[in-house]
Amino acid sequence: MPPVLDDDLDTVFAALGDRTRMAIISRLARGEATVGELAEPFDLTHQAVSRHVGILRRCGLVSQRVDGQRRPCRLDVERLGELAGWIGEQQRAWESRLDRLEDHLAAVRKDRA
Amino acid sequence: MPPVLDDDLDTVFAALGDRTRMAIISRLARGEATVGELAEPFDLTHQAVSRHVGILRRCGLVSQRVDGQRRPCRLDVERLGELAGWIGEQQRAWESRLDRLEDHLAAVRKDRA
DNA sequence: CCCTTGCGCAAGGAGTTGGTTGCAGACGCC
DNA sequence: GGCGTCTGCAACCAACTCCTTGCGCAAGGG
Repeated sequence: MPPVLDDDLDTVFAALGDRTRMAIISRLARGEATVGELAEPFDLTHQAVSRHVGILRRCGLVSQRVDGQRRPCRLDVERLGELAGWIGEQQRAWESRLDRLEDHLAAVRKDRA
Repeated sequence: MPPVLDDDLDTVFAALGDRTRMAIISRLARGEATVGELAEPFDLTHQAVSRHVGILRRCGLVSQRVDGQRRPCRLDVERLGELAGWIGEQQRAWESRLDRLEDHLAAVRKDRA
């Protein structure tokens, strides 16, 4: 099962809509970590963290490689970039709307002159 | 009740973790719209959309002003910017990690010479 | 070969989400 | 004042989320 290639950005947003998973991502941004290492700072069972990692993996934010019995997790920054891209689009759309508004105001001022 | 000022970024991510709400945000990025206008493109009852707007309002992504019996919604881009900021932090942390790795490799190369 | 360690799957239960319908308040028009 | 429109709240229900416990399986160390 591929880690989902569609632009299911909503699943990525949903995955980050949880403090624990946000913290996991922050941790992984500082470097690879095994599931056990990820679980340590939390007051959660191992399996709960394993599940969170599964969710992050399924939405494409995290990948895992196999190293003996360990399964180090790695952040997929590209996926984060897609999120940032979507947000940027909205911001740009909003700003271009403001531009249009300014154009309009400029036109009005010119008209009045 | 203030629209929440904390950095509850997880609530913002959670709010965007829904296609309908992503679409609403996209719509609002193109300009103000009333709840009725927002509801139109969806195959949903009016109240369902009203609820989605409430969620977006509570997490600080959307604000509403009163215009007679209408309640035009406005995107709060600044809040979007906070999201983008968090994502950017993670990306930078990741990249600086790569930098450190490169430094390490450089040190190794130097050592070998 | 056994035992421990690291990890994931399955089942079950409390809580939350997202939908609906029904009702009520505020405004505009006649 | 009386009526239709725009909107939000309350109640209810199906579906999902997140946690836990229990089990299974593969890898390494004695």
